Order: sequence, then structure tokens, then C-alpha cells
Amino acid sequence: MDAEPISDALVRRLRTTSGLTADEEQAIRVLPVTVRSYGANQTIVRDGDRPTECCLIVAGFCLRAKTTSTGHRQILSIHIPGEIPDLQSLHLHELDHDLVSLTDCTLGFISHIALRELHRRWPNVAEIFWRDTLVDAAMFREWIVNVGQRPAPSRLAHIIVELRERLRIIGRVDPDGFEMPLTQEQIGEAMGITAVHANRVIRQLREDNVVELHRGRVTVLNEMKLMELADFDGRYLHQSPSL
DNA sequence: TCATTAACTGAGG
DNA sequence: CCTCAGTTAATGA
Repeated sequence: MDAEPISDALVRRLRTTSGLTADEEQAIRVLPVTVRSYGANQTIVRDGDRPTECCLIVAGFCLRAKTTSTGHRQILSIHIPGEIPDLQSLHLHELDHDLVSLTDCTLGFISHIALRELHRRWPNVAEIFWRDTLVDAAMFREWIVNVGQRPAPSRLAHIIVELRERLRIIGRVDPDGFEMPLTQEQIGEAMGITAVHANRVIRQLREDNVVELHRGRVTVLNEMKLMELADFDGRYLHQSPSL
């Protein structure tokens, strides 16, 4: 636990994507955080809730999703350590989707009051968080294009590459692969297809020696093919601070 | 519980 | 006629 201080991944990410001064970094590190643990598949914040705190992922993976009246769930995004998936609740008071744990999770809750105070004292940090939510919106646009316009194998390839590029920032990609702890049912919900068809698509990528998905881990077999299939242009992630 | 696969079906190009 | 994808169902890890 103390090997992984609470705000490490967050600070690392903000430093890489936006740039932080030492003072700003310290201001983030001393935020009062309440740490809670969750099992897999637990709803952290539900559609319609009015949260009074934001949720920082310290360890584990989460997802955001909406469910139709007929019970079909669309996964909207996948979230990794160092991200604050419900930062929007600071300004949009009623949550319009669910935040669910994907794996066992350690989550740090930061009160809206403390965040507002942080923003008042450190205007540049407020701008960085604003930028962060704009990137979040850019990711949603890309997600819409993915689900709406790409063939299923490309959809999966794109999700895989995006997740990898985000995990890279927090140092969670190693030479033999990276974590992607989704069941095939969940992969289907992310791509807008059934689990059976998700299985077909996964098998096709394996048979074509593009990627291997096994027990929540991704192994890239052919980087060229993967990138071509994914139709990936990472500019939308805005991972370098603009000049 | 999750993953795998076959067989069948229909839409649509 | 071919590709994609949903449904159903059986089976394996």
C-alpha cells in the first residue's frame, strides 16, 4: 500500500499530459482522500445519484456505462489507475450514467469541497482538470466513431490500442503485454455486439496473428497489423502538453 | 462462471 | 453469393 501512494498514478499522468509545477503537485498530493475498497462488478456511483465527492482510481479498473430500458448495457469508457472518471460530478450534480468496478479496486474519494478549494488556490490545477475532462470528451467522440463506423475487428483493435496508450503513461505496459481485464461479455458491451460474436472477433484476431487475449491480458502478436486494423490516430488523447 | 464452437437464421450489399 | 451478426444450445476450462 505505501509502495503505491494514493495520488502517484494521478500525478504521473497529469505531469505527462499537462505539466505540473512542484507546488501544484504537492497541492494534489496533500488532498484529503478517503480510501475504500470494492470487489469486482460493484456499482460505485449510480445513474441519478448526486455525489458529494469525486472518485480517484488508485488501483484496479472501472468502467462507465448506461443501460437502456430493455436492459441492454452500453459500456462507454474504461478507466485505469490515476484517472478520476466522475470529475464531471463536480459541476454536473446529477450523474447521468453508472460507474462500475471492473476488477477489485482501491478507490480514493475526494470531496467536492476540497476540490473546489484546490481549484481556487491553484488556478492552473483547475485548468489542468478542465483539460482532463476535455480529453475525456475527445475519448467519447472516438468511442462513438468506433462503435458506429468501424467493422467489429477494428473496433476491438482500437479499444486495445487506446487502452495500451493510456496504460503506457502510468507505466503499466510491459514487453509481453498489458492488462485488459474484461470478460467477453463486457468486450461485447463495449463494442455493441453480443458475447458470442465478440468471441468470434477475438478468435479471428488470434487466428490472424494480430493479438492474443487471455485471462484479462493482451499480447500483441503483430504491431503493424494491429495499428492498421485499429485505424488508430492517437492525437485525440492529447498526451503531450500543447505549446 | 466464463470461453468456445457449431448450426441456423436473416439482413444487406 | 458472401459477409456480418444475433440466437440457441451444447460443451469445456
